[in-house]
Amino acid sequence: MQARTASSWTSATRCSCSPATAGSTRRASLLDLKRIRSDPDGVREKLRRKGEVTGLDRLIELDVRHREGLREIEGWRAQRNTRSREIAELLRREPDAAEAAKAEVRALGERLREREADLEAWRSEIEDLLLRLPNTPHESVPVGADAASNVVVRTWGDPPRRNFEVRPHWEVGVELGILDFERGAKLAGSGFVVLRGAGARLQRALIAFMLDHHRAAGFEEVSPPFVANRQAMRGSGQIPKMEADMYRVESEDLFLIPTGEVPVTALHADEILDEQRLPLRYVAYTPCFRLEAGAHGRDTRGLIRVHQFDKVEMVAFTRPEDSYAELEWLVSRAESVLQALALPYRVLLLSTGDMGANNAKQYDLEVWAPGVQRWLEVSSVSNFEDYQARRSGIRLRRRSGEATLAHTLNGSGLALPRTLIALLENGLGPDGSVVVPDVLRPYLGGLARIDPPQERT
RNA sequence: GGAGGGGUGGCCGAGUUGGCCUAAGGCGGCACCCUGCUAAGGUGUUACUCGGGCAACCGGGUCGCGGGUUCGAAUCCCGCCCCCUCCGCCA
Repeated sequence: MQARTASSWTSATRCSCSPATAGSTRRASLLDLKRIRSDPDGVREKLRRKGEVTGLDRLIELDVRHREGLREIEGWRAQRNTRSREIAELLRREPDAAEAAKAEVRALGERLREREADLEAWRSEIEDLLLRLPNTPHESVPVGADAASNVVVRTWGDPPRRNFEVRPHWEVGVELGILDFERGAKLAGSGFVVLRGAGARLQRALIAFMLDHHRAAGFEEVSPPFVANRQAMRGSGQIPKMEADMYRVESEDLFLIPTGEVPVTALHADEILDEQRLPLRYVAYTPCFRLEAGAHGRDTRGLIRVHQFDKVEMVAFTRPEDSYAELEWLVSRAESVLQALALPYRVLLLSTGDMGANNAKQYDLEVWAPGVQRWLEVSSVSNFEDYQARRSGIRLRRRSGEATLAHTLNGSGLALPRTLIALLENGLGPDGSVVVPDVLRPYLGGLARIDPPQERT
C-alpha cells in the first residue's frame, strides 16, 4: 500500500474557504436526484431492500413541480437581466424611456419574488426528503430483513478451552479493582464507568498500540475536536435521522461526537481533493458519546453498552473506482489488531436489513467474549460510496480536469470497551488474574499480568 | 469580552465613486508544437453548480453565510460565522 507523508495533502487542500460553519446553506447536491429521476423504480427497489421506503413519491412529485417553476422563474430572471442592461443604455440617451423601463422591471421583480417563495418551499422540502433517504446497498450485499441474513465471512482463532468457569467482565473487572461502575454512575449516571489503576493504563495502552499499529500501515494520525457542528453531523449522516441519539451542547448548537468518523470525515468537507494524492487515510483516537435513546434496558450491565467510550477510528477518502478494494483492506487492518491481541473473532457481512442506513456495504468484526458467552461487535467497517461525499461536498479533481464526488469509508480499529471485555474474559486465569497480551506490555512498563489486589478499596 | 483589519475560482491574487466583472493577472493542471537530453521555451485551454437540449449550445445561480436598498450589487446598508493583529481575561 502506498505510504503517505503527513504533509501530502496540505498544499492541495488547505482550507482557505471559510470552514463549514453553522448557518451555511450548502444544499445537498441534486446529483442523486438525477438518479432518482432517471431510474425511480430501480432506486425504489434498492431502498426496499433496506426497509420501508418513505417520501420517494412525494420527492418525485415535488421535483417535477420544482423544475417547472424553475423554468418559469429563470425566464423572468433572464428578462430582468437583459432589460436592466438596456436601462443602462437608455439612461444615457432617453431618460424618460428609462424611467418607464424601470417601472416595468420593478413589476417583474415583484412577480419574481412571489414565485421564489413557492420554489424555496419546495426546494427545502426536497432537500429534507433527500437527506432522509438511506443509501442504496451494493449488489454484493445479502438481501434480508434482519441480522438473520448476515453472512459469516470467516472466523479467526479458537476460544481457549478452560477447566474453570469464566465469569463476566463486570465481576472480573470489579474484583481486580480496575472497573468501578458504582462511582461512574454516582458522578454521571448509569452507563458511565470509571477505569482505575491497571484498567485505566490498559485502556491507554490499547489506544497507543492501535494508533501506532495503524500509523505503521500508512495512516496519518489526527486528533480532531470531540464536538462538531450541525453541518458536520449532517455531512456524515447523523442528522437528521439520528439527532435524537446525540448529546447536544445547547448554548453553542454543537454535538458531542458519537464517533470519530464525524470530525475526521468533515476534515475535507467542501474541498476538491487532488486525485493523485488519493487515497487519504487517517486514524484518530476519540471518545464517543451516545445517548442510546432506543436501547434502555438492553445490555445494562458491564461495558457492553455505555454512554461514553473510546475508539480508534480509521477513515479513508478514495476515488470511486477504488473504494471496494479499500473496504476489504480496511477490514484486514481492523482484523490485524485483533490478531495482534490474539483475540478470537469473526467477520460478518451485514445484510441489507441489518446494516446502517448510510452504508452501501458494511462488515462487522465480532470478538468472542466467553464470560458473557456472546460475540461482541468491536468494529464496523463501511463503504459509504458517495453518500457522505455528496452531503459534505467532498470531491476530487480528475486528471482530465473534471470534478467528481469522492468515496468515503471508515472502520473502527477498534472500539475500546468491548476489546477490554474480550481481554478480561479471554485472558482470565483460574486465580482471577488477567494476562496482558505481548504487544501491549511495552506500553505498560512490561506488565504481563493484572493480579487481584491484596485488599479492596 | 473590547478595538482594528480581512474572507474573491484547485492555489495565489487584482477588483469596493454600483452597469462590456459575462471576475484581470499569475501559479498549478490539461492539449499541442518546438527541442535530443535528467531542463527550458512557445501556443491554446482550464471555476463550481442548476435547468433546458441528442448535441453544438442557450439560460439561471454562485465573490464567507443570510437579509436589505436598487431597473441592476463582488462593490452600498444590516445581522451572523470564521481568520489575522492588538488589548483584557485565562488553562
